[in-house]
Amino acid sequence: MSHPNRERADRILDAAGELLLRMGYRKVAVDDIARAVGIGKGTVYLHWRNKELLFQALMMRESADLTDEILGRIEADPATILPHRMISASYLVTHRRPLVMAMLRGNADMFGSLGDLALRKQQDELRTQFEETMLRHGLIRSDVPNLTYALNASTLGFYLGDTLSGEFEGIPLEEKAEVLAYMIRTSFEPSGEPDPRAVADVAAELGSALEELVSVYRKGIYAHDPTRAPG
Amino acid sequence: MSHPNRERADRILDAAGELLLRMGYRKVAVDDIARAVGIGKGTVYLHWRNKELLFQALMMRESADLTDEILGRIEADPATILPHRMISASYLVTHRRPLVMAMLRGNADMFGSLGDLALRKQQDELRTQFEETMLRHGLIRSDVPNLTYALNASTLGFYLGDTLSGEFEGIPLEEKAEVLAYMIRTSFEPSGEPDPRAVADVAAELGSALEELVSVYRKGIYAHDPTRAPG
DNA sequence: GGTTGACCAGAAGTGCGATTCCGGTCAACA
DNA sequence: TGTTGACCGGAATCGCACTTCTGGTCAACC
Repeated sequence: MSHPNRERADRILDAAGELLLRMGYRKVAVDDIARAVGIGKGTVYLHWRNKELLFQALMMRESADLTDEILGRIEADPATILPHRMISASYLVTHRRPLVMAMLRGNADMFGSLGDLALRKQQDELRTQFEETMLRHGLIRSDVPNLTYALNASTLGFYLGDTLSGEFEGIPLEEKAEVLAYMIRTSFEPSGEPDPRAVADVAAELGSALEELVSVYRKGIYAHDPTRAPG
Repeated sequence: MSHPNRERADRILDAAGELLLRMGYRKVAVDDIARAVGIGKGTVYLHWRNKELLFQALMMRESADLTDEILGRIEADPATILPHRMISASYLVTHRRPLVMAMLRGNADMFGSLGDLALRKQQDELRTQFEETMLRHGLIRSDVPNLTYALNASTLGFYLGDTLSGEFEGIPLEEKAEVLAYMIRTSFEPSGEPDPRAVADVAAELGSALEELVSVYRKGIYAHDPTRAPG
C-alpha cells in the first residue's frame, strides 16, 4: 500500500473527470470509475480514503494545470502579470476548462468538493498578495476605493453572465475577455506605460507565489491519508 | 365591474406584497390576501383575471415607484444622469426595495411574473436609448468595446455578489454603490468635466423616456383585461 | 504485499393511493 | 350593481412500503 502507482492515480482521475462531465457528481459511482480504468473498486480506495477526496484531488489537479498554464504565459511574457492581462487570461483559461466551469456552475452538484477546503485560505492569501504587490509596485492605482471588493464585484459578472440569461451567448469568448481587460485596465491601472522594472519584479514575485500554490495543489492530489478519523 | 375601486386595488397590492415577503409566492393564497384586506376572495378577481396578473401588477407598481424615485433625483439634480451616478443610484434604490430584491433573487419562486413580460422589450429599449443618448452627447467614451455587454457584465457582479457568498456582507450599501460609481466613471466616462449643456439635454431626453416607462407601468397595474383568451 | 470483487448496510429512489390545498367560478345576496 | 364565500376540480403534497443503488469493507486470491 505504501506507494500506490502514481500513473494509475492519474488514469483514475482521467476517468473520473470524463464521467463527471458526462453524468454529474451524484451519478458517478466509484465502481464506474474503476471499471472505466479496468481495475477493481477496492484499488481506488488504495489511492483515496473516500469518494469525496478523489474528486477533491481531481479538482486540485485541474487547478494545478490551470495555474501552470498561467505561469507559462508569465514566463513567456512577464507583462502578463499586468492586472488587465492577468485577469482576462484567467478568465479565458478558466472558461476553456470544462471541469472548472462545471465546478463554478454546479452549486447543486458536488458541493463541498472544494467548498470547505483549506485551499480557500491559500487562494485568498494569493489574491491579497496579488493586490498588495501590485499596489506596492504602482501597477494598480492607489485611489481605488475598497480594492478587494471592487475587483471582486467588477469581475464576478463576467463569470456569471454566461451562466444565467444567455443573452450574450453569441459573443466569442476572446471578445468578452477583451472587454474585461478593457474594464480592468481603465478602472484599476494607472494611465501611461508601466515601468518595465516593476513588471519584471512583480513577475518574479508572483511567479514564485503561483509556483508555491501549484506545489500545494500537487501535493494534495496524491496525498492519501492513511490515518482514520477517531470515532 | 367597469371601474373597480383603485384605492382598494392598492390595498390588495399592499397586502400581497407584505405576504409575499413573509411567505413567498407559492405559499400566498388569494384567500389570504383577500382576508388580509377584509374583502371577499371573488372581489380580488374583479381586479385581476388571475393570481399571476395580480403579482405582475405588484411588480409593476414597485418598478414604477422605483423609477419615479430616480426621476425625482434627476429633477433635483440633472447631473444624476451621468452614467456613474445613474447606475449607482439605481443600485442603491433597487437594493432598498425588499420586493424588488426578492424578485431578483427569487429565481425559483415567482418566475414568469416578470420574466416573459413584454416589459422586457420596453426596458431593453430604454437601455439602448440610454447608451445611444450618452454616446451622442459625449457622456460615455466612444472607445469602449462592445458597450452593451461591457456595461452589463461589469455591473452584474455588484447585484449578484451579495446574493451568493456573503463575503462582503459587512460593507455598507453606500460604500458598495460608491465602488460601483468609481468603476463606471473610470471605465465608461471621458475624463474631464462633463459639458453642462449636454447634461441638461440628456436629462430632458432621458427624463421623458423614464416618464414614458412609468406611465406604461402604471397603465399595466390596474389594467384588468375582461377579454378571455380563446380556446 | 498488492489486488480484487462479493458482500453488506443504509441511503436514495419509485410508485401510488389518500389527503390537503387552492385558484377560479357563480348562484345568491345586499 | 357590486360583493361575497360555498363549492368544485385538478394539482400539489404526504405517507409509506418496496426496490434499487452504491460507498466502503474485508476475506480470499495471485
